[in-house]
Amino acid sequence: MTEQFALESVDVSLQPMERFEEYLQSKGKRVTQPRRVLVEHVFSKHEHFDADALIDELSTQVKGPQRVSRPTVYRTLNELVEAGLLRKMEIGGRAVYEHDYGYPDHDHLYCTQCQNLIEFQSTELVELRNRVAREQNFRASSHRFIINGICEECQKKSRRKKRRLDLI
Amino acid sequence: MTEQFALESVDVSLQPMERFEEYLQSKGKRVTQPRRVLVEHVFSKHEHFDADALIDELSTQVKGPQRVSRPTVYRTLNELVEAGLLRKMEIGGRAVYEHDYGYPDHDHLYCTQCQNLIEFQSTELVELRNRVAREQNFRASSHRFIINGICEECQKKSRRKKRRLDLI
DNA sequence: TACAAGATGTGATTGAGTCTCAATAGTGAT
DNA sequence: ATCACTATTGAGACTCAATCACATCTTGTA
Repeated sequence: MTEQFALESVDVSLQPMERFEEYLQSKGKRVTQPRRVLVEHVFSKHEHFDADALIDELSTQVKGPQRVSRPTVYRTLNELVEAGLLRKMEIGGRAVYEHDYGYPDHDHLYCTQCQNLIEFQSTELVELRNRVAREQNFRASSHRFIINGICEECQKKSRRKKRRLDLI
Repeated sequence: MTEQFALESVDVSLQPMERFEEYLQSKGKRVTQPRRVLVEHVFSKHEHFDADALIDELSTQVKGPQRVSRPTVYRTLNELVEAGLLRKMEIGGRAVYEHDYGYPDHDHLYCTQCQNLIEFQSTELVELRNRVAREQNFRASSHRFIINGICEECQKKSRRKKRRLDLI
């Protein structure tokens, strides 16, 4: 699952793992080898990913000290979400994760054809959200806005395909 | 799962089942007893529901001709979404359905405490969506906007609880 | 009314995610 | 550096939603 790097990243004083260590300490949890491996792996590239991909990369394919078991992958992902390092969203009934720490708030366009996620930012959306919440006396803590459709690439592809068919 | 009836319903010329029959015919599918039972049941009350509730009501608890098996519940729900009679959304990793036919487009506030869905409409949101899509040369077909937080009721409840605790 | 194709139900199966529990490994104190 | 305490891990069993396969039953049609 690739994506467009449309957004600037945000300056942060701590590396993700350092940030995670702070979180772990504040919760009386331990800094372990599997947690380190997973965090380094996840933050080594900026992509949307699902638990399954991680399990493949860290559990199925790997042997030795770099290996992380399936339950631990799930457990650690939850902790990372809890710690604010990752954001979790449900797309097509499947959990997808992305970097949250060191990355600005944003929403997504989801191409139902190639399944790519395109990011965008809109301050207007946040204002709209706050206004709606206020009107309903609702205390908003977060939101999820996903626009479904067909991305530019896939539109071009299907136009090309259509043209080829017209020639037959 | 209850909800607030904040929105007016839209006038439609056909009953849901009639509308579904049209769809079935257009696809060369058949109007069967289980499909009729399920549609009548689903449109007899205006609520958000999940497949599990339906299976309980139509498969687990019922015997005789009104019974609809689990696979058929799932199959028919998909057809109803396909036919535009129901809308499907994923909340907390679980599929939730609501009436689409005869009901205006809207979005939701989701209370993470009582898990109620509150509906609201915003033309502004639709404009925003179209604008974002246009900027990215994206052909938008639908969207999902969910604001997570705590509803008015639950805020009151936790204030009461907090006050009681203060007295101890 | 009979027949071919579509639909249904039973029971098995998949797949994501979680749980249990014995073994292991951080952590803070000595 | 070592110890004791306790959180964490991994293997494998398990749960739950959803789907599949297929023998049997229904529907629309000739």
